[in-house]
Amino acid sequence: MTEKIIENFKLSQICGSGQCFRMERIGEDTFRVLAGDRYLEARQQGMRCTFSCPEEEFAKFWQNYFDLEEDYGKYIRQINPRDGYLTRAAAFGDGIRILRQDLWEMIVSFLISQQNNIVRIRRCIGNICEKYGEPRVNFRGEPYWAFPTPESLAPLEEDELKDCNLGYRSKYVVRAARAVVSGERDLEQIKGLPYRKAREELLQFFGVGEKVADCICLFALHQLEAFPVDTHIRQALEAHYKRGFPNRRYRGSRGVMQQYIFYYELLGAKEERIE
DNA sequence: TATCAGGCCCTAG
DNA sequence: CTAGGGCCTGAT
Repeated sequence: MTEKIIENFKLSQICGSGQCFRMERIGEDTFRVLAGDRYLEARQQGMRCTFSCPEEEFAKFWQNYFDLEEDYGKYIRQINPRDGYLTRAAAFGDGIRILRQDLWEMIVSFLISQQNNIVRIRRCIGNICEKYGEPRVNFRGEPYWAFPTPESLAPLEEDELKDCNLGYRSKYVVRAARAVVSGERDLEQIKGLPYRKAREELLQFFGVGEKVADCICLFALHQLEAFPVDTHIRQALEAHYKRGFPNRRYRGSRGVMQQYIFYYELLGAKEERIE
């Protein structure tokens, strides 16, 4: 176990951003993050964040996972200063990063996310991890569970994940697992595709529509051109971009802007309306 | 009791 | 191609 200090990084901003459903606040200023089969704890003090994780795992995994090498200032500086809304949203969400998460984990997570709320999504994912994921032990000696592999879910009945509270999404997840295990869909190949092609491939999964495909492109494949439009984003676009979002200007970084808008709508804009 | 939530699928017109 | 019903479950 080692401690690693990261300056100018706010985990709390990412925790509420809806990218990762296995990150949670466990104390006043402490967080737990699960990714794949890994476990991290972190303490946030102002703009300084201290990671606790096994030695070497930081450089080998978490640094990339949180996209720490990237300077997000370049995205913020791209923003049109006359666009007051986006400027405010980005200021509010300053510190957000687009995580580089596992492809299989994102496919399952966003299949589960549809027509669903965050609290229940987290519970569903916790359930399938506990039931079908490998048991592990963290550096404190406490148990946790890895994310279930396609192989572990493929043998299930289509309805079996209803026991984990997935509801009608159960068959989406089971069929996705089968498609991967059978070789019908190739995750490694998808990782190498450009945005449009990857999106097309993902749409072939039963239960993956455009919104879910774009979430997967953004949060697993780091395709920053992906711009997931859900009901929140749609409302924000209608309210602030009646002539359409300036796609031209933000080509190649629309996903980052999407996250600023999403997070601002979820947590920031409300506070403003109260004033 | 009815509605709908961070959709998607399928069928009818 | 577009509209609309159905789908699990839980919160309001």
